[in-house]
Amino acid sequence: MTVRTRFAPSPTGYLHIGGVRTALFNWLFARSQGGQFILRIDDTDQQRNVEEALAPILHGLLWLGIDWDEGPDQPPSVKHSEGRKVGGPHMPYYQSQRTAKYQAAVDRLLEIGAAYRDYARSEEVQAEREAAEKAKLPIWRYSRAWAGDTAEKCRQLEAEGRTAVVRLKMPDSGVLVIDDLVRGQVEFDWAREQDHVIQRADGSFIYHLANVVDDEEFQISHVIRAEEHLSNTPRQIFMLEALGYKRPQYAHLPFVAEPGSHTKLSKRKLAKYLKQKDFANLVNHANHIAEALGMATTLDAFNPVVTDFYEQVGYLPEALVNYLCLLGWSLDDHTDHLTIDQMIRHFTLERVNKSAASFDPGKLFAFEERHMRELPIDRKVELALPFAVRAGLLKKPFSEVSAADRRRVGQVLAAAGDRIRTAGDIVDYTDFFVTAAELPYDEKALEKVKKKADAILLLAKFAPMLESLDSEELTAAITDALVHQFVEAEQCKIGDLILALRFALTGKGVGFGLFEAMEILGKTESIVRIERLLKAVSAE
RNA sequence: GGCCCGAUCGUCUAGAGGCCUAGGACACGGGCCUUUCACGCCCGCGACACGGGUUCGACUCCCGUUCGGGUCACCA
Repeated sequence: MTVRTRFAPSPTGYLHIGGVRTALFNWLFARSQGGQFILRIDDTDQQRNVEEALAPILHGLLWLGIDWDEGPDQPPSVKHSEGRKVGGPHMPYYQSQRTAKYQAAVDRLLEIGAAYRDYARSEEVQAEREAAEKAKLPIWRYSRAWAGDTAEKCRQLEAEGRTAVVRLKMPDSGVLVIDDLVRGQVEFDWAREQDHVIQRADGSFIYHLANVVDDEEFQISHVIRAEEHLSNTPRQIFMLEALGYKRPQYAHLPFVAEPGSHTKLSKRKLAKYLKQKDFANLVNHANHIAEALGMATTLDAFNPVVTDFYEQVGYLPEALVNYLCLLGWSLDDHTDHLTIDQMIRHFTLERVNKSAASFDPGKLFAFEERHMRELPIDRKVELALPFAVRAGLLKKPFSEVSAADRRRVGQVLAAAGDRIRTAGDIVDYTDFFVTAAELPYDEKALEKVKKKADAILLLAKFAPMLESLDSEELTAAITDALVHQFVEAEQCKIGDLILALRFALTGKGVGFGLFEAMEILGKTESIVRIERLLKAVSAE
């Protein structure tokens, strides 16, 4: 049997972290089994602008490397996709365009007596429900009092100005056993299931009906979805069996929970999450970068529960995927770093956890740091360059970036090393892209340097020594030797000289290796910067 | 409230009856390295929700309790 899985997003305008995890598990399972992963758009209840609301979702999936074998075309906005046509043998993949199939299924259900037309007004059903609740009835079911069982009754009810919905005629006894691949055997009493509506009075279809028809049509072998659908499964199985479809294998995933709780993660509760340190740190870091890029950082538009957030700050998609993959699944007792290939090779539904897992932004960040650390410098440059351009470091548009710019960014990235945790972190190194006159001084660091009068003195003595060097190019080895030689001759503390030098050259009190900084700036620029500081200090 | 599901360090998890005085990772605390910061390395802190069974033996199996969650729409 060919494994076919699917992810069925609703066009909401954004890709939720929990949704990605579901998509990822579907994708990993399909890939691990040599099967297909299908993307279907659940827009049965959508008003307009489906394309617009869908674009960020498709974009996010592709950014993460979750591609689909069948489904909607890829949006042109995504890098490398160039609007690739996808399609597939079961087109269209939008539920709003598949209504004829749903109508046929409803008609069939009606015909075989598995469903009926119901003319009740929602208030009437609601009243029955409330009465039953008041009476504390253990099991309540709609009386079917307004069911149109005969053509004559239908006519009569219609004459009253009523319109019909189609309801499922659920069995009133027996037990349904579902063999869930992650939860094991789960049982439901048919008698407790309601006569759910499957077609609305306006003729549109309810998700469950569409879902069942499409899963059959698309030959979905494994329905891997979030846990909240478990309770919906009986009605779906009822329909699918009435229709004579083959039951797919089910795997209900635990949902992704809020940090520190087992409640489902929600985009709207960001303000609450922000009270936690890890979460606040993650957002502060991102905000800092966004600010340098001139982006709006409102909670709604820039939200870490949505994948878009991570892309905008320059996270590595593989880091996010690695983290999400381990949220509810594990390979063994020690593997935490996996490449996509390894995930595909080892993923199994058997090892999916049963309980909800909290989203931990601190841990996600740790994965990001680790993946970034292991990235070759060339790739880092490619990733950081757009950020450098957008933050104005290079003072030119992307199309005019030269080999020299690229080299400079590469040098800074190499020197910064582990300090670059997301591609956006390049914005912290403006000091290597401005002239000496423009170099901003960190206030606190400046105060500290001023207090060290002898350090300033050392700086004044060091400048001529630097000047006397033959070559303009300063390698870290040369400056290292020079500084040590100077310290020896002056009998001073190396820390004092380095503190003053770092400040003069970068305007900061902390940063990466001083010798690397000098190498990037070169002899002339270094001297100009030292002189600027000396002048600034003596002017006071 | 009914039904369904879940429960190991703060968090993600390993654990399919003896390998467990419960292992790994993130976070946290301390130390080492070091020109600052970061990385790295070492050490530490820290959990089987509770109560009954079953068994020679239970984190593992069963029952109950508690707690947490999901679901009960003409939403998906």
